[in-house]
Amino acid sequence: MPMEKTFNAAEAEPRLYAEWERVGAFRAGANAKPNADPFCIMIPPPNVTGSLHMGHAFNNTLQDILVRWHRMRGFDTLWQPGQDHAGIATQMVVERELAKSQQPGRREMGREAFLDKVWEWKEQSGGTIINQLKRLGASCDWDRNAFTMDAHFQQAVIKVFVDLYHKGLIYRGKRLVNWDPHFETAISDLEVENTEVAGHMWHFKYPLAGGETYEYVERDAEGEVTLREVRDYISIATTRPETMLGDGAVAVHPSDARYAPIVGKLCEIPVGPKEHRRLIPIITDEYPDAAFGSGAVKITGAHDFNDYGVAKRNGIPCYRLMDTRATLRADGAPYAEEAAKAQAIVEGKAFTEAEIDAINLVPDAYRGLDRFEARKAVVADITAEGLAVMVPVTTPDPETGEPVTSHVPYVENKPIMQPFGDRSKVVIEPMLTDQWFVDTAKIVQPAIDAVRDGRTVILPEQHEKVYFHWLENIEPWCISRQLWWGHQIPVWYGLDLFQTGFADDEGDNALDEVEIFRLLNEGAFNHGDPRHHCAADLDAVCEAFKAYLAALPAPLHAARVVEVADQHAAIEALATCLAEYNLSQDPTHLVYPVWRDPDVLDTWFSSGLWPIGTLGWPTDTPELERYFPTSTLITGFDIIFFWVARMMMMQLAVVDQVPFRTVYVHALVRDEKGKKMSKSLGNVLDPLELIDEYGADAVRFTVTAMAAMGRDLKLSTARIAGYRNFTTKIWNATRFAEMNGVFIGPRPTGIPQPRHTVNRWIIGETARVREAVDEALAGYRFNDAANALYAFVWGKVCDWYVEFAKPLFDGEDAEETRDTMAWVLDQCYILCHPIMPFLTEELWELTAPPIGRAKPLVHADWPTYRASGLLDPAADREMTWVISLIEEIRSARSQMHVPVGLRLPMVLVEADGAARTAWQRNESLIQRLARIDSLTEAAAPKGAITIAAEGATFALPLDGVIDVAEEQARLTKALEKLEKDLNGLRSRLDNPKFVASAPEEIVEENREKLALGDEEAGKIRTALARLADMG
RNA sequence: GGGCGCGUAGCUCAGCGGUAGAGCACUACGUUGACAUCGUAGUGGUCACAGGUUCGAUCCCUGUCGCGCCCA
Repeated sequence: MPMEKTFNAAEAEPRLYAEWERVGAFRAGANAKPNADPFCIMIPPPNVTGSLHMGHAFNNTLQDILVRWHRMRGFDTLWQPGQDHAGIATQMVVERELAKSQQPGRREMGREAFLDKVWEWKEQSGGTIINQLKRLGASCDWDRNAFTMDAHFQQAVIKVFVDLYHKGLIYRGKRLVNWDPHFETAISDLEVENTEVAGHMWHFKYPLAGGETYEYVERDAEGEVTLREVRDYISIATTRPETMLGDGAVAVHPSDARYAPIVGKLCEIPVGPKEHRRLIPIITDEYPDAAFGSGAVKITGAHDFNDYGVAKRNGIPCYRLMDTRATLRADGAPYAEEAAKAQAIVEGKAFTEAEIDAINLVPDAYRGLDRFEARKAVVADITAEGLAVMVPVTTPDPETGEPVTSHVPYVENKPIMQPFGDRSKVVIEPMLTDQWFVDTAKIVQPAIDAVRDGRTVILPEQHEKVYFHWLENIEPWCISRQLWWGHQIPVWYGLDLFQTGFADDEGDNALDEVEIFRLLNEGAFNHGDPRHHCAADLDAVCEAFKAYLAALPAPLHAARVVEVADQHAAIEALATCLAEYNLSQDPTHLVYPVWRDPDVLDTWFSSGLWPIGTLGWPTDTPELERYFPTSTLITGFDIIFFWVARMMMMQLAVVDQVPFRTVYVHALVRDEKGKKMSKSLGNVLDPLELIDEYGADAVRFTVTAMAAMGRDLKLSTARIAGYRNFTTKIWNATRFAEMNGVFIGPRPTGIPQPRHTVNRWIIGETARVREAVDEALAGYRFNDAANALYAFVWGKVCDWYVEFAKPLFDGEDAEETRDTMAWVLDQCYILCHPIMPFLTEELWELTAPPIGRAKPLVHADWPTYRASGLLDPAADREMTWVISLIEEIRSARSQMHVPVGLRLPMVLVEADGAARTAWQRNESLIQRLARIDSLTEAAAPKGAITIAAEGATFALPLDGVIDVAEEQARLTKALEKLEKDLNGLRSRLDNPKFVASAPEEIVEENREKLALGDEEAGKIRTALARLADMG
């Protein structure tokens, strides 16, 4: 049955993929040669909520190319797939689903029920991206598909946390973190997008305490006084007036002479009830920029990263103003009491961090306000009180038109950088909270060293700089998230009974009523910070707590450790059992309640363990042994920090080995105008739609051909359509071969050894492209591989070889030509397969010899032949001559407007031996392709077009047809161009310095070019002279 | 402000010491034994600008001007 006219991708792709899966073609080690070297790629795990976008399509195409290429070459290959549980994103998706279906929300249903819902959702929808990757043709070992929340993976993550904790590399602390008020969780600074937005800078007066005054002097650059006045205030500029409520100080630069007189004094925060105005000190610090604003900066340590630094350096308290939703706090005592506590601190009273955090300095009137509402209120109140800095503004009177000067609050409109959550899109609030951190400074060095000394190579090289820069300035990594979906932190807390001064007064190993009463009624144990222990599970943690309990007075020392929900439940449980004990005096019911840290780990903490975790660590599995460290990681530059750097740090910290040998960082896929694809811009190309329309192979080939290292892809459907045409081209070349009986009958094994130049030539060209492809892929120059194949298949095989073969099928070389063509097409399928797996596999099967193929193409042996072995220089030279002669004739004919269909006689004017041989051996194909019907040897006839070939001159007699002027113009133009080149060559060769200093082969090459050019120029001049005679 | 990168044909981009290439687009012609998702031929470039190094610079160095991205 003859082949269809085009490849039906939509029909073939699912069928072929299913067959690959059926035979286990992608399994780890499939098609491996004995004792093969391993080759392993870890997929960058897509979010379980994810669906395939162009970035994935690009990223996974490149991975698949490397994997298929290695598998065909007989490596022991593993492409490890999997998904990431994506804490925030998944929780968001499921919460949205619940809301949509009118189900109770997360908080209503509680943690356990909610997590069940998440798992339910995961089972239903979590496989989306897997199927989409299959449509792309990704040859992952799906039997090994991993998930960061798999039981095994969870164990690995928890083990790493516990290990790092016990090594002192993880700690808990109250730190300023990026707080997402929408999700009510901390996020890492990498999850914050800083965007410039229109903002305002307000200027307010902070009155000096006790009405004190000073002389404020401003000078210009020359030191001349420009302003001198007596002030009773210090002027402060701020973009966030609502944070004034939490100010702990005003800071000026130590060198700022303007404020030197008042450093060390107190000033008043000009907001809040007048009778309870707080006083804060004026301090010096290097942070304020004297040239910016007024030069004086208010310090709100709990709500600004720079201020936090100043506060820490100077012992300034950090007052938290907001709750988890970034509304102004409504907890605590009335403002008057709280302000008094803060005042006591200024006056030197010692407070603990927890006590400071408990102070709510939000004036009663502002409590519960949204932060942006609070800002308005603060500004309005200060302005009303006359403490805004005023500036004169002159405007024309609306009636008289006379200029009128009035004073208005000084508010600058200026762009400010504002942090937004990359998922929630709400303004991120720096917030002082208790979080867990990885002490990255302690584990960063091995990750830096590994890249410095080349154990891991990052390509393209420029990304190494980015990597080093980030690691060398590493910040502690906040790994706790106030979410439910994820790996819950393996830390349990228990009440610290000692801290309260609890004791067995009589030392009688029994709690008497007085002692229990103290615990219960004074609730003393409620005040201290809880104790905590870290361990893989509750049993292990109980052991740790038992050591603590042992030191407690009897009978509490033997209390049973039980797990409760939280601190509140713990207090209640302890109270209950003590009360019961008081009645029963039965110590066996005494319990020591502990509760687990409710937070989960940053998703990147778990994906940081992806390489070892998916291979079975901590169990010493054969896979871990075999495939780790992995070979290559292919990823986008946007997650070098998020993921690559963290995998490097964590693998080195946990197993002391680099996770991969090479990191290939690819660029971004943009739209055809170079814009980032985004839903809001509506310029997103959906890879699945593109696959539907053009086929997966076309999409894959397109992104591969555009994958120049370090350069973004500007993708357009026109480009994809172009490469879809390329798939059709291969298809039709095969169809041609099929129609000419190429695939009928037995085929010789091995590389054909034909006699005819054409066949010998194409084999040499095939060897060339095989080397080019291997070299390109080895260097991660995917675009070079794709372009080499495109040029070979279309430009060599289809444009020339197929055309040359046509006459040969009728002659004595028909059989070897069929054999050669079958072999050449096989090589096309094999070499193109990593990039275009579907089309090539289909053709591989369609063109199978009668006895069938030994293996499917996905496992076909990748060739190793070399140009040095297969290329016949004589054939190569000859075919180059033939091709350029045909092109010359075609070009001349076309320019002379010779009708395409007209067959012309040709005259051989002169020729050397090589040219004569070349002609004789290829006469039929030249005649056919150049539309020549005969060749006679004669002097150049009058009125003929001249064709100059290497070593020969031909003429096409066109008496009467040719336009002399046009032919003159054609030849003159050719001569001019040639002369320009020749002049360049001559002047270079005439330069003694060139001959002396340029490499020998370059000089020789130039001489040859000059000689050849001179010969051709001579022929053209002769032809022009003849034309002149005619005129 | 700091860092990284990019300015090459109308467009998208390769090339990165030996005097410029591809694809698309465009123009003309064309159904020749596979392919109109095609064929043949052609038009089109001071390789951003200015200096420098070199026998020779699109390529290396310095500066200028534009444009991106990342980090403050």
